[in-house]
Amino acid sequence: MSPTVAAKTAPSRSTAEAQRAKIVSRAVTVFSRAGFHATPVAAVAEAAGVSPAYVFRLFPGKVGLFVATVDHCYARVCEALVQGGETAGAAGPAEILDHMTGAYVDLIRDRDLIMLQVHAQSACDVPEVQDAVRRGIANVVRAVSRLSGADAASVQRFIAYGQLCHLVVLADLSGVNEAWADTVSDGIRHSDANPRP
Amino acid sequence: MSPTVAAKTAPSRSTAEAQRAKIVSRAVTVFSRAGFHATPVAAVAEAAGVSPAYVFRLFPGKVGLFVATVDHCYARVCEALVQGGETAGAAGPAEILDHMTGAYVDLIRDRDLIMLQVHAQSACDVPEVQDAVRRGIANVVRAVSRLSGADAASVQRFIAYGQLCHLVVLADLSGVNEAWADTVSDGIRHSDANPRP
DNA sequence: TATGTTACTGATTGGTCAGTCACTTATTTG
DNA sequence: CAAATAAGTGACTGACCAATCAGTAACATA
Repeated sequence: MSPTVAAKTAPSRSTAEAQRAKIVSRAVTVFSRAGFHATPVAAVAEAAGVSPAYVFRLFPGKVGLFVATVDHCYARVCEALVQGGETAGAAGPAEILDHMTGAYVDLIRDRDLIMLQVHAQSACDVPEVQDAVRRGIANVVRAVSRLSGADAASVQRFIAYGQLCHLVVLADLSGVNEAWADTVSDGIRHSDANPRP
Repeated sequence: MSPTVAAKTAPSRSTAEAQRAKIVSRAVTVFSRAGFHATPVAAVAEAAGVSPAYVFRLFPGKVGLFVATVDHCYARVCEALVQGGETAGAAGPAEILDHMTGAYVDLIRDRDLIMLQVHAQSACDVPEVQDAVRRGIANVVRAVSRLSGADAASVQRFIAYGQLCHLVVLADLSGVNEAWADTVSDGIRHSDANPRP
């Protein structure tokens, strides 16, 4: 099962599963730049250090690759939220939600996960992508609801606040020094400790 | 004004301007389906009843067309919000904001304006599009702030709620009959009185 | 009637990209 | 070793699409 413990030989050659994981991981970053339709599969392949042909061998078409990427993205988001919620200890729903909100804002430091979610929503005209978005949101809502114990209205506000973060990041409002931009992005620190390669 | 009755009409509005307006109006619908990158200019041209070549003559490239479309979209959104705010009469900020929220939710009936905003955000890697989004949000925030007189935090919540509407529409959550979907889309009635052509 | 201007299009071009296929190379197994 | 299986790629193709250009048709003005 695990290639690391192959009874005797360390895998000098990577397994397909490991490559799939690496490609998906890189794909988060690559797709997050320009989204599904504007990103060629070749760009993902290059970032992962494999040939475009091999990406098509490992994934069922570009849509399949993107769906796997979106799934991975939401999984990482859920993970971050759960961790954030745990730092609240045994507190009330409001406090736990606050901690989760803080954890989500921290995610902005690495813009990729945020931007990819918007690109995924924008590509919802592709049925498989819509399914992936629904899956992802469902997991987030369920995790947040269960771990915080907050009521539906509070969870809805939490999600809305997350969507607001998306706008702030995509339009890069932290780079706008005007009153309206402050109104929109207040409390959403860009941290700006973001390496700009 | 109208080309049918030439008469003399000194500053007779050029037909090109009228065509531009018609194209932009149709473009809102066409671009709202699959977004900027996945929509060929020819699709917009066909919807407007002109040749693709003429669209390129009237607009400075595909990006220019899309920017004009996004501007038009935000203008219509602003208009709807102002009208919604006016129905509140001389009420307090909270009531005016509520009326505006209602007006925005009503916009969902015609999914185009909502979806186009998400597509525009997703295309923010194109600088001109990012500018258009910033312009649009700025106008919305300023209009809402001024007409409602609400404090910044309330306006921010209003914007966040709008972003939540985008998610509900794009992922078509009103078509999902599960608890998490109710949590997210509570209060955001799809009306479902939406003609499906 | 001649001349200019504006609206509008067909045909084309150069480029990009999703997806395929034949092929090479490495590893495992009998 | 031989056969089978898995990893991985270069080269190609067919389709699509943004943008251009050379031109036509209608109308205006003198």
